[in-house]
Amino acid sequence: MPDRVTLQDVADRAGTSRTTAHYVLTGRDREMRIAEETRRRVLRAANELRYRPNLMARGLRTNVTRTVALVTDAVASEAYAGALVSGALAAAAERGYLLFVCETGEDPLLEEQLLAQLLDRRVDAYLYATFFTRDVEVPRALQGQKVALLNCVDPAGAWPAVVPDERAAGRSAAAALCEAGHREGIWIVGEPAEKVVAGAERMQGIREGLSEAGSQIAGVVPAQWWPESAFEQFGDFLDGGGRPSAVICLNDRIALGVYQALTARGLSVPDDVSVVSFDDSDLAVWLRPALSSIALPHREMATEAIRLLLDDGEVRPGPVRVPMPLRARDSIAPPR
Amino acid sequence: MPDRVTLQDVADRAGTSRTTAHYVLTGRDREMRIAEETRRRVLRAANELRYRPNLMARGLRTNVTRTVALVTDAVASEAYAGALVSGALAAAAERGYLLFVCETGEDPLLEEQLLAQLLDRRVDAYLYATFFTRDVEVPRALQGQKVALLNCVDPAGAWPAVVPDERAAGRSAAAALCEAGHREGIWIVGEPAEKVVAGAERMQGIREGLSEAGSQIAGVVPAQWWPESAFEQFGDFLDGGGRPSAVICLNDRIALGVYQALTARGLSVPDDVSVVSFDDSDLAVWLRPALSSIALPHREMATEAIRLLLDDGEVRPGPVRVPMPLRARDSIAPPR
DNA sequence: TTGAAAGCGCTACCAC
DNA sequence: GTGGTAGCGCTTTCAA
Repeated sequence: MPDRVTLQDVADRAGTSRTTAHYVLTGRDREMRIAEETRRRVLRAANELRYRPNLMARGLRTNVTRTVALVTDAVASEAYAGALVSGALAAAAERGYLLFVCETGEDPLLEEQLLAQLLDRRVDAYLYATFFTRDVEVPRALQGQKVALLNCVDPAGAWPAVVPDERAAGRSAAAALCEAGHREGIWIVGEPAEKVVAGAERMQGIREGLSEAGSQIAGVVPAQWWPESAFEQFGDFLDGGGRPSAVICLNDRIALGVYQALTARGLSVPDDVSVVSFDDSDLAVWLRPALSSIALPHREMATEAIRLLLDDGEVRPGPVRVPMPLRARDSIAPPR
Repeated sequence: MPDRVTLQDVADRAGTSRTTAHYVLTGRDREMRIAEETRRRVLRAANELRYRPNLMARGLRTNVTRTVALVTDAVASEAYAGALVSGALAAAAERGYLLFVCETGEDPLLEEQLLAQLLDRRVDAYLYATFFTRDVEVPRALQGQKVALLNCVDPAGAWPAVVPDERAAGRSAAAALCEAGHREGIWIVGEPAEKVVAGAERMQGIREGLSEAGSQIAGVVPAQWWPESAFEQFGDFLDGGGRPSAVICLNDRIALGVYQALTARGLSVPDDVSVVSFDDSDLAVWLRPALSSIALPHREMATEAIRLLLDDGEVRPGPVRVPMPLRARDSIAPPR
């Protein structure tokens, strides 16, 4: 058996022409009304020779490669991004597509080079993704290509996009606290300005949710979105006499800092203060007590984006908002 | 300007033959002694037309695609794997290669399908990776391909492989404690049997390191490699009167559980007990006090594997062991 | 129902 | 130094 088996080899062995072999091997024998007997011979020959089509030759001819590119600013900076990649991988594989992954590090020059490489390989479609939800400008090289934005949007709304529904998530956080009976002393920890989109939308949702329940924010303890900053700022707040009934942390890492500050002062979650947070990272289940958190649905977002890209059906520009489910755990209790 | 510019278009515009254009565009004009003036014309024409070679056509001809596949069992399960992907991405991009990423979920059938897809696309080289360091059997489909194992080894040692040097890491952990003055009461937390390779090799290195310093393990507190298990097992150990001088946690998540158990009992790190750990995940810097941990060098491993695969130079089968650096932070102090 | 033939865009050999 | 030409393996049109 030769190293590289061509369609011609299969045809020869089946005693037929390349055309005939081609039609049966691409499953279009019905429409060509190929004799059943011929069909069998071709199939058997292909099998015996372990024929595999050369997708480069096919691609050169048809200009389709059955490949998708995931172009992202960062794939590894923090825990969650993996689910974005993994979801895209799985959804693409299901459809018989392979995924090129690229990381631009927000370097425009590198991005340009990477896109050129992708274009040169005639990639069929592009997932343009960001690690943090934010506005992006779609690179000019991608004009005219099939593109879906993942975890980002273009301000003009000209491209299809998939983002988490942060505002609804904010309402969920508020609702989780209100359902447990909290109305007073609900504090936010985190710097809403920092992660522009996520922070602002989460805040807006929280305000709306609280207001619907006849409540409102007691105040904001500003902190960077990191454990240490939250530990210090929230610690200062406690030391200054702050006694919240419940705390909404703008993400899980902030919640870790809040836990640490509370523990250091002999205060208990959820007996002294209830805590709810966003992201549902690994941390949430590791904390004691386990943290109720509203999940960033990275896997679902990636699946949806691949669906927009590869399944036919009309694709409207503008963002699709994917729900962020509350993972209720042990950090919320009625106010004392 | 037509949508798809071919080499012929460039040649036409430069008023030369396709061959000539080809040689100057592939940088082999020197060896062909092309006139400087001709060279310029070709380059200018290519620029003006924004010529980009069709890599599928080239690949069909030369049978090289300048693509690499990263085939892994899981890309997203936990925090670290991102660095594996990111490192491979960067190292491949540096060399002008693009990376296909595949996730098999340890499903042999899926793996077979994915490999077939990759083979059909004439991928140049394969990185066969696992999330946890372990033994693997290289799939038959990969026989005859250019392969490097990443974070795994084949028992026969027939393939080049890159793994972390866990044994040396164990010695580093022991050394870190001994240098701080610890000799007695050094306990291990973690179930050595669990993560077969990492656990066993870390333990072996620890024993060696301790023994060289004239010390030895006081005992092992068995625990699953998760915070909750460590919290409970180590908590029971403390409640049973255990008073370690220092603790070596078999990974950072165990260290988190140990911190929690210590804190719950009013014991302090590092004043009451010193802690050192493995993996250096994000957790390590988030903990209070920041955890000294021995890093899994995922990025370096990926870089090294790509180097083995793509840079020429003889590649010997068998594993390359990449050093695991100690990230010294605040969790180690002299014994009290 | 099957076969011959053209051609996708590129590389590389060979003759001039 | 330059240009013609064959052919990589496949798809697809057209004729038989």
